[in-house]
Amino acid sequence: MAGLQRYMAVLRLFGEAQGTWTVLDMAEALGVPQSTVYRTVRDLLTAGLLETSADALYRLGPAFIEFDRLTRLTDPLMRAGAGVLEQAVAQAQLPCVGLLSRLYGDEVMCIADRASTDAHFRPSYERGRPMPLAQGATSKVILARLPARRLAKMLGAAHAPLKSELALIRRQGFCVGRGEIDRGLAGLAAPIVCEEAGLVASLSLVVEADRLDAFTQSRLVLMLVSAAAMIENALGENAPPACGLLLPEGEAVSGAD
Amino acid sequence: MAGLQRYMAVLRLFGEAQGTWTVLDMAEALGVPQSTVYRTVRDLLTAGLLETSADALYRLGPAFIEFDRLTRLTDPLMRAGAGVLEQAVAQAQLPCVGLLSRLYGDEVMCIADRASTDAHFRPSYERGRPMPLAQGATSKVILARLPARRLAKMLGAAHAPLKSELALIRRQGFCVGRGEIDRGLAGLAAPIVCEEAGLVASLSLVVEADRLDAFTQSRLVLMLVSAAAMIENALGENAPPACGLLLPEGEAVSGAD
DNA sequence: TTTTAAATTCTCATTTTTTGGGAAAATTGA
DNA sequence: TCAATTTTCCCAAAAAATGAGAATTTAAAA
Repeated sequence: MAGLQRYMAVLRLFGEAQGTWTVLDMAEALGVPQSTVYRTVRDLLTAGLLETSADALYRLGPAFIEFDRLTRLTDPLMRAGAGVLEQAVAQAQLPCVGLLSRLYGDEVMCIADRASTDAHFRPSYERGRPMPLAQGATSKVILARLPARRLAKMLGAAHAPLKSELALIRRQGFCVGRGEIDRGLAGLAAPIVCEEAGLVASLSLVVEADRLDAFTQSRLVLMLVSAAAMIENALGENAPPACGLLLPEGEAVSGAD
Repeated sequence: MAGLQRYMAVLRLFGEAQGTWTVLDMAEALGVPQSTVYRTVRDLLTAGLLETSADALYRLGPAFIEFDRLTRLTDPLMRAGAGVLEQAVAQAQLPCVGLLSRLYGDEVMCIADRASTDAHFRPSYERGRPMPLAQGATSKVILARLPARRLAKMLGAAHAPLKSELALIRRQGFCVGRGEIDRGLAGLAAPIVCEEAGLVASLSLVVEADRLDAFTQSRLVLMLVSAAAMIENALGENAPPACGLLLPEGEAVSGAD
């Protein structure tokens, strides 16, 4: 192993399952001699990507927090969508968590989440957590807008059974799922697509399933679809959105009923 | 340049001043041939540390968001301090922003911030933004608890004039500053030190300066000092704090008046 | 579509790093 | 203080990065 891979292989060890590692354990896990790992770790330390913990343990370093902030300031989806996300949560008028998510390799990752003050639950989707492609409204609504070729490559065998469902979602322009990810919760999602930025993402709302009657559902879907359209516009203009009101006149709300 | 440095040099170009770069500009800025930069960028792309933007531009990638989340889950200061931070902001009973900050190389970085719902201002300190060492209560309270040797090395010539001020802060056990960072705002900070974790940090509160009368100041300082002590305890036990109440009986609040 | 320019990858001999095994040094704990 | 652990250092062989330009791909314009 060489170059960046060597460093990433070490960093990827530090996950939810195990947040701190000794050099010995890293060497064993990677099948690489200790002296090599020591050198690699030393480089990562000076870069701030790792830092020393107690007892010869190491953990992820503060450089990630610094770069994460720059990401927040830089990412066009975040810039275009943060304000709309906040408004969407406010206008939902019920306990909910709003999410802004996007493709990340072969998974979907939430890049911004916002809970209403009265939301006493937390969905599995949260900022920075990669999630499976084929489950939940948040992900499916993204899949449904992906070029067929790319989709086939990503899903492989799992593609066939989803095909007709995704076609429907694409035609509808939104997706609602109940308990697909978290039992007792429901997700509502609308796609955000920006050709020129090569970006396929989604705006979604997670609510308690038993609060989601037919009327509420159609109200929220309408709002989401129009909010997503606002983000798309803002992305096109490459500037933060005006977004005074969330349901402006004459939006093209394709199939949102 | 070789190894990690080569990659970090590229990543460090992406800052607040310029969030997107072409390969040509990177090559020029680094004084390295294009073909080399292309290779480096390609590696960073596959790692998710960079991603392509429109028009042959590149920007920081989503891997940072992913690792940032792991940091949130892993970092002992964050784990021990997040709950207390939230409570401190709630108990302040006035518009404020609470901060949890720590040393990061030769700077101080906020690693968690929390604004009260009625706070309509934002301090310069924010999660992930490195700040100067020698300005503001948040930083000074950290400096004051640093070993003299380390301090001298970090500050160099700037050390002498600060010396007596830092000695006072150390004796007091807290620090209050007005308008040192942001005009019209005031910062109150208490140190968090954990020898065994080799950690020097601070818990601070930013409020509007004109709301900070003598009585409010001493109330907030008392609360902060005691909250910081709770975090220290939690760090020692290496577990999330119990923290039912914020001003428990019999805390050793050295010099907090 | 064809043309043109720009962006990106590729090639390859040379130079520079990395590698890994073990010794040495530094640090830590008892 | 001593012993165990952690970390750095050393060095020759092996592997990888470098850079200049050519070749290819992609995107935009005519």
